[in-house]
Amino acid sequence: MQRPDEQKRQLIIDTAGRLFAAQPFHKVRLEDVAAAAKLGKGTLYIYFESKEDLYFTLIYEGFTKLVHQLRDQLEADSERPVIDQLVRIVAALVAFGFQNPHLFELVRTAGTVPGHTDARWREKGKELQVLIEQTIRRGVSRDELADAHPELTALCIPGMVRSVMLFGPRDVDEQTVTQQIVSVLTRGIVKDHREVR
Amino acid sequence: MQRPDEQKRQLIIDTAGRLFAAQPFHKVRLEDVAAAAKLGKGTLYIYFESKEDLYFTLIYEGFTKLVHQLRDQLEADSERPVIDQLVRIVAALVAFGFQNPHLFELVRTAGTVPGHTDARWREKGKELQVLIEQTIRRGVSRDELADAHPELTALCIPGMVRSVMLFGPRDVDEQTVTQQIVSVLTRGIVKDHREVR
Amino acid sequence: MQRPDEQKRQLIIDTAGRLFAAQPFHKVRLEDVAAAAKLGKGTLYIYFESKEDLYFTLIYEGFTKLVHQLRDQLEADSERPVIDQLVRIVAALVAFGFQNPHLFELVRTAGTVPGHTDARWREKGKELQVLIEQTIRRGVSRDELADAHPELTALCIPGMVRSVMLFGPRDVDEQTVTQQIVSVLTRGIVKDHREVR
Amino acid sequence: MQRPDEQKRQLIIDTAGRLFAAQPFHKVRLEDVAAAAKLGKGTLYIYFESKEDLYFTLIYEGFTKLVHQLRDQLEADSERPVIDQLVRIVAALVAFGFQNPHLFELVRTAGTVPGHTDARWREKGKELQVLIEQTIRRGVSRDELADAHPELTALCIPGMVRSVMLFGPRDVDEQTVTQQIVSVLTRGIVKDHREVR
DNA sequence: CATGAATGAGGTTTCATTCAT
DNA sequence: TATGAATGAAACCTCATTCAT
Repeated sequence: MQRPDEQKRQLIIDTAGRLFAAQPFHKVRLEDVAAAAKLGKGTLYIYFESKEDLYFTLIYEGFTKLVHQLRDQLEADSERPVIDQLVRIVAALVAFGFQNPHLFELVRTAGTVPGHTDARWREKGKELQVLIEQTIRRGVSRDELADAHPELTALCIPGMVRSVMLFGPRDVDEQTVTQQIVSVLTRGIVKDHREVR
Repeated sequence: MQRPDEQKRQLIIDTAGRLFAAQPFHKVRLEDVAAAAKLGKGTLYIYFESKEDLYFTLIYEGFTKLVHQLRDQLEADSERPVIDQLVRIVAALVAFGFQNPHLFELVRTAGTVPGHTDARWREKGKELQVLIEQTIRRGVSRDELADAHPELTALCIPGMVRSVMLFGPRDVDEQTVTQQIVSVLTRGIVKDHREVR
Repeated sequence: MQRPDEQKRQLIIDTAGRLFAAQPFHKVRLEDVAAAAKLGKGTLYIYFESKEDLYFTLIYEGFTKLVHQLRDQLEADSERPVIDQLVRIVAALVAFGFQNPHLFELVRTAGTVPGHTDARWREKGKELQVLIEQTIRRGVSRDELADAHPELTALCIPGMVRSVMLFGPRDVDEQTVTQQIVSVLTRGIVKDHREVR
Repeated sequence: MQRPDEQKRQLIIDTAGRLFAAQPFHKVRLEDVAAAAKLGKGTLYIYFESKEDLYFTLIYEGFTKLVHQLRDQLEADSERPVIDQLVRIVAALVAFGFQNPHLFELVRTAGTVPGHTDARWREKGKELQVLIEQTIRRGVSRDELADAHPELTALCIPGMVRSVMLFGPRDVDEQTVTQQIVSVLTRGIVKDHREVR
């Protein structure tokens, strides 16, 4: 209760995350965030410069965590077949979505944040994309994958996860989602590939 | 639909669409919309009940147009191979994205709309999903496709389109995007399918 | 009640002037100004950019009026003895003080006003000073006055008026004040001038 | 007067004086005062009851010092010609202004101070006025001066000093200012006094 | 005594909405 | 129908003050 407290910072971020996910930005009142965190309104401003800064940080740090998790896993699996790595990626994205259901809501809602001006956060998104893209390229060079546009596929993957997380049935389980996306991603949905043009 | 001046109504919707796509909801001031449309602020209230109503209508009508386009095409193609229909779907989604770049930004930004309360527009989203899902199921029953969870795949498709549209390189062309997504969707990216578990 | 109204602008300025004179800047709430002018809070922001803008404008326009009044009178009197012109100056300053008792309170309270940034308003003060200074110099060149530092005397005159206005007895009349200041200014208070070193 | 640490108290007063002179009351944050004095915010509250108390004390003590200085000098000079005493007064005021450039800014900026309610400090201002007034009256009764309204002249003198201090050229020296004001005060600026009505 | 994190009342400002013209 | 001046509720944010350490 005396030194600026990392724990309190997290408390604010988590609380805000919950509220921002439930309502759009402009409907969330900082007063409510403070109340939900059982803190004074002013306290928020000790840890964050503004409502937008809080919002931005929230998303940014969530994203950073995701990218880190992913990178760690990929490094651990670097020797295994690329397909296994793809499974890992999808599984990680899905797991992250299940653990941080808010973040998928928030991502891309953002807008211009004066201070850190968008840049840093787009950058983080790029990192994720590149991570996936490189994995695919590695697969291609190892002759395990065939992909004419890995940079586009790299975008498709989180897109699929996001859609399913946000709009999918409430009761799907993590495994089903992962398997289905991996399935589409790896072999597609056409039954007999000779028929594909 | 028979408003005093249908043309003016469209002008407002288009103008608002541009502004809402460029900035998050709470940063767009009705005053700016009015100015950009060269209308008086009050005029907006002749055509729309409130800011949220304008916003909602904007997305809703955009979505409706998309679903209509799609439905028409699918009906026309109903006799052709399902794979062709999938191509159509993806192409239509991508084309729509290129024509209404705003709408993909907007979808899901919304949140609770007091008046007509989300319902109508979620409903429209559902329609799209169902349209795709049924196409897939038809493919499965015709033995052209194999898909354990068509309802999830139906979500994945717009998800892929959205991601590529929003985050993809500025200069990709419509055809490349369509082909790539179709490619992933149909055959996946694994080279030798015998290796897939 | 429909076009931005010069009359309403004046109403706001006058009302604000009354309140700002009665209390220091930070104790005057815009809400009170609005209420006193029987206007909505927001209306103030149609006519002024901010509280400080209102405050600044208030002083600036008051000062401008003073300088104009003075300039006009001096031009009309340009042929008369300079001493008469000095009387005019003092009389005008005193009259202004009696008519706008607030302004003397306000002048110099200001501070940095972001928009018009002080500059314009210091400039106006300078104009007043120069006006007086030139009158004195004219008197010197006509051999009517003797003054080693007209630029300092030019500052002394408003200084005297201000002090008397602000701290003098509540019941002094305009004429007495004017005469006394003119008297000090012209002949000083030493009885027998041969005794002055 | 016997505070825990008289030195620290002075440090606060001096620091605050600097800041309050540079900006209007409401723009000076106690946080800044504390930082500038290299003290904790809380410490200020050990020595002063409130922001207004600090502000008030600042002006009050400054003024008290001035009045004391003046009174001492006048007592020492009581036998000398009144004109010399006037010179002393002006010189003391000017010297004070050069030493405490802030205070002239502050005087009259104040406003209502809830606690000790203005009274004590207006009182101090009155003391100064009376001190000067009595000197003039003494001069009149000794037949050295002629002044119809010593109480007004007593106000004029600090008024002149203030104006010149605040608005005069940055590079005037103490002596020039003193001489000029004394000059105006004693013999006025009219060259040939027979022309004065 | 000294500190600075915490607080929350209260101020400025914004902006959706109204309504007289 | 069209307008945009007027409104005032409501939100963000500040900062004097408190108090646990």
